Amino acid sequence: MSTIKNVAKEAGVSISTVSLALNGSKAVKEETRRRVVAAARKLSYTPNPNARSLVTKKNLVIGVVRCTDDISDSAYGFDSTVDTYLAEMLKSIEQGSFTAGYSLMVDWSETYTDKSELPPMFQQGKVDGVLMVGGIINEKLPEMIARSAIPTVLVGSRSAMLDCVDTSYRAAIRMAVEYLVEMGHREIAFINGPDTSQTSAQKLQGYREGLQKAGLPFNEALVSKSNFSGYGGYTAMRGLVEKGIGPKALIAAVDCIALGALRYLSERSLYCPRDISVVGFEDGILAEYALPPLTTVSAQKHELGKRACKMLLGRIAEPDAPHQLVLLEPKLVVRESVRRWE
Amino acid sequence: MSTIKNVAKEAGVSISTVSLALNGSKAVKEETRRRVVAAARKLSYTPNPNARSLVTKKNLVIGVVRCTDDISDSAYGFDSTVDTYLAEMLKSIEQGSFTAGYSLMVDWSETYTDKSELPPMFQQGKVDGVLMVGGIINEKLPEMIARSAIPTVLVGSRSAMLDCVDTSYRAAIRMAVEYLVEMGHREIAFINGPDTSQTSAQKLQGYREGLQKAGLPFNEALVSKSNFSGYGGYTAMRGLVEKGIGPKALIAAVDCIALGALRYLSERSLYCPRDISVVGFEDGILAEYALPPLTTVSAQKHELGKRACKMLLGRIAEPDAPHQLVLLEPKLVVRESVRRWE
DNA sequence: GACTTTAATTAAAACGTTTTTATTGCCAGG
DNA sequence: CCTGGCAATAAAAACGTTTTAATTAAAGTC
Repeated sequence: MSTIKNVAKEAGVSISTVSLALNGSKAVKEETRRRVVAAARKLSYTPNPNARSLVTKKNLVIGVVRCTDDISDSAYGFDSTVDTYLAEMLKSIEQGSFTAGYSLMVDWSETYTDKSELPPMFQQGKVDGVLMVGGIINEKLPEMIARSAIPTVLVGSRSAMLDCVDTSYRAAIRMAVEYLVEMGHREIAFINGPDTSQTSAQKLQGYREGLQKAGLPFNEALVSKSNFSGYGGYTAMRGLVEKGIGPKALIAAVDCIALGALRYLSERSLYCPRDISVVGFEDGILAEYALPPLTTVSAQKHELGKRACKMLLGRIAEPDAPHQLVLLEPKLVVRESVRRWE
Repeated sequence: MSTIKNVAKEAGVSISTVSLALNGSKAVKEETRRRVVAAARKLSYTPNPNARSLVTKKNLVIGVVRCTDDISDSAYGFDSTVDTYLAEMLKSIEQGSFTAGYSLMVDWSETYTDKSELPPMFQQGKVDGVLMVGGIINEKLPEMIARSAIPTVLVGSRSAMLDCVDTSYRAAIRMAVEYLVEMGHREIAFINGPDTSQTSAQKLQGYREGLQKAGLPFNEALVSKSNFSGYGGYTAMRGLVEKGIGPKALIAAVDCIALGALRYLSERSLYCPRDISVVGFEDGILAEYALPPLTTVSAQKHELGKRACKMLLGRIAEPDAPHQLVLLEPKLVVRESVRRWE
């Protein structure tokens, strides 16, 4: 690896001049800059990022850490918590950070199950800020993060102590209800997420609001809950039909739950959309590839990632600005899993 | 941020002693070590990774860069190249690197479309090695990588100049044929990937071998090709039936192609497995959540990631060892998309 | 008791940058 | 012919570690 010293020698100037020239200081004569650039290119010189960071105190790296509500790994096969959530968001995050000159460091492992500590990302000092994506499990986490003074934005969950970008879960489920009502449905079941998730209460509220707005009664028996997996949806649906409920319309807190429910129904020879209409939430790859393609409310992951990135960059630049909460309006994506009901 | 100097003062020793103590040198007395550790903890000291890396010349970071064969982003909705491939592998990669004390830096962006240069990851000097996952598009890339002298392993493609970990595509498709034959099928269509992918030729060979072994003729008309997307599978299938081919069994080069094909068939009221049996390849989330659950040959992504990680760590430790190619045996995962044919 | 070993600690150099301050040479103004 | 001022460059300090070499203190050895 060639260093700045080599370049200096090659160009016949001092190392300070090299640094100045390469970093675009206008104090260096145009002609010497050209010489320096030529020398640098000839030696294929890249500044050592560690040395640079050491003095500038900037890493030009942002961290992404994933936290999920439940980490089910029991081998049902159909039980694997679908982590396309982060995967799909990552691209837009990366886009944003890349164009700002930042690299991405990711911690997807959830290996830091020791909840009393901050995730390693916060401690290693390798990143200038972190994007925390997913449901916050640990109550005390936001406070710990805030105290750590590391610029952080929460994506997909909320806390008053930090910057947050999130979708409105309430609006999402309300929209699902409205759509089904509009399509003529009057009996709408709802499989919610687990109580442990921040989102579930909001979704339930959205469900109620939707019903209310349509003048429909809230029927406790129509709502069930599940963890965020296909298997969860499968058993929840089973629970529903075993209770004697055979709804013609279903809303699922998340796409994979919807798919699990459909799986159970298909085993009883009930098919979508012939026998049941379903709308999910999230709009990931699963909804797109499902058969029938799943009508769902989009969590706007792409936008979420984009905004989060921008927000984090903003906070890094201005560490003391007041915290913000950005709530994205979800969007209905009509595909083929809902049919008009007469 | 507290530095080693602060710790030294707090513990009443020199900074060298602090460093030695914290890094477990046996030259320091047990009692002083305890004092140092206590001081470090009190000040919640974490060594500055940049300073450290500057002298040790180790970043303790490995990079993951994703390269895909085609980057179709036209908005068919069903066309988005499904990148669960990396997503699913990433977890095991991370597991491996984390336990070895390495962090992960990822470049998923494919923003470096300038093929004449190495991806930024190689140039920035922030990583100790890189995992290159996916199909290599650029012929000259392996050579450039080799010349860069940055420890690298190719995951999911092959080159004689580098370490590689891959699945045997040939064996995979052969297994698919064998399984279908075993289930009584004699007319087996095959939708292959695009010619631009290294894998396609191997898969085709596997297909031929399977047929041959079963004493079945190779019928050109039964094979089609597609890019790696649902939409690709959809149109390929359409092409097949428009040619008058109505196969009872289908092998797809990749799961999302299979799903696309099924989508087309369902539009013609042909259902799986009633009217057609299909087996895919890859075994990702899509296969698991499909309806019916897709019988597929697993690319062993988890194992792939694990081995790749281990291999890279090995190469970092021993840069001059001879290159290796590890070929993983794929595994048939029987679900519900194939039925016995009489 | 002088001398060598050994154990524990410290001093100092090095890593490769950026950045602030100092130096040089040159030119204009008086 | 000096003197300020300016433009361009260079010197030097600083960033926070690790690591090698040097120092000191204690303990053996004969």
